[in-house]
Amino acid sequence: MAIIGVPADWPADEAAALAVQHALRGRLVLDEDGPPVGEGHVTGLDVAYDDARDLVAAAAVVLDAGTLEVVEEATAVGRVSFPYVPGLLAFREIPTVLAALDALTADPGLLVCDGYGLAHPRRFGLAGHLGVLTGRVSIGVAKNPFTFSYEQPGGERGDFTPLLAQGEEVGRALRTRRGVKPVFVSVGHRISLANACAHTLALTPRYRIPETTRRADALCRRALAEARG
DNA sequence: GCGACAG
DNA sequence: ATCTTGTCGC
Repeated sequence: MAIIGVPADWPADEAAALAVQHALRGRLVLDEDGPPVGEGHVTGLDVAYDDARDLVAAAAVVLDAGTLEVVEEATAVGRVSFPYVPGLLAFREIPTVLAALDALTADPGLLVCDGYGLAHPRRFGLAGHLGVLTGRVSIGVAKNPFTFSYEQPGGERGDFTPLLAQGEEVGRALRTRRGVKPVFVSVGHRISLANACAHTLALTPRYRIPETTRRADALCRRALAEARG
């Protein structure tokens, strides 16, 4: 598989990335409800790295939203486009993720990202960024609370508490499995927080992490291993 | 100034 | 994210 390069116009440093983030942030749509749960497609996106070899592999896995069966898979391998900087994760993942999305023939439907959307220092995390660039509905489901604060939600699946940034609800700590650490859901683009959580619950009938992310995680690791040779 | 900090 | 074996438990 061909290795895609870093886009010519990609931000070269933090200052440039912050400027792009600021410009794109204005295109975020936060007043839509998003698609109903269980209909159409849901697409999981994830990335794996080999910094030593300057490689990044991305996977996009399209699932039937009703049955959670795999409809289509696609991968892309690229060059690392940015170092990991908290708050600028999108610049590290997006070029390769977009290439994987472009390789799909099926309608991706709702994009489920491994990270944050609105829950971000400047309210524009990976999910929002990807949503704006593609025009698609997106949500972010992260495994860690980043810098935000939250109270421990109740122990039952579906229980949640607000994820707070200076008192503002930027997402939710959502319990997807009883007695297991919650996941951290935030809105990406064109969807409400309540609906983002409803989708997350529909994607976690068995494990803490959404089926979309689990599948994409396994696939991008495989793609990276193949790229290594 | 120092530490924390999605993946 | 990644470096990494076995192991306890359902």
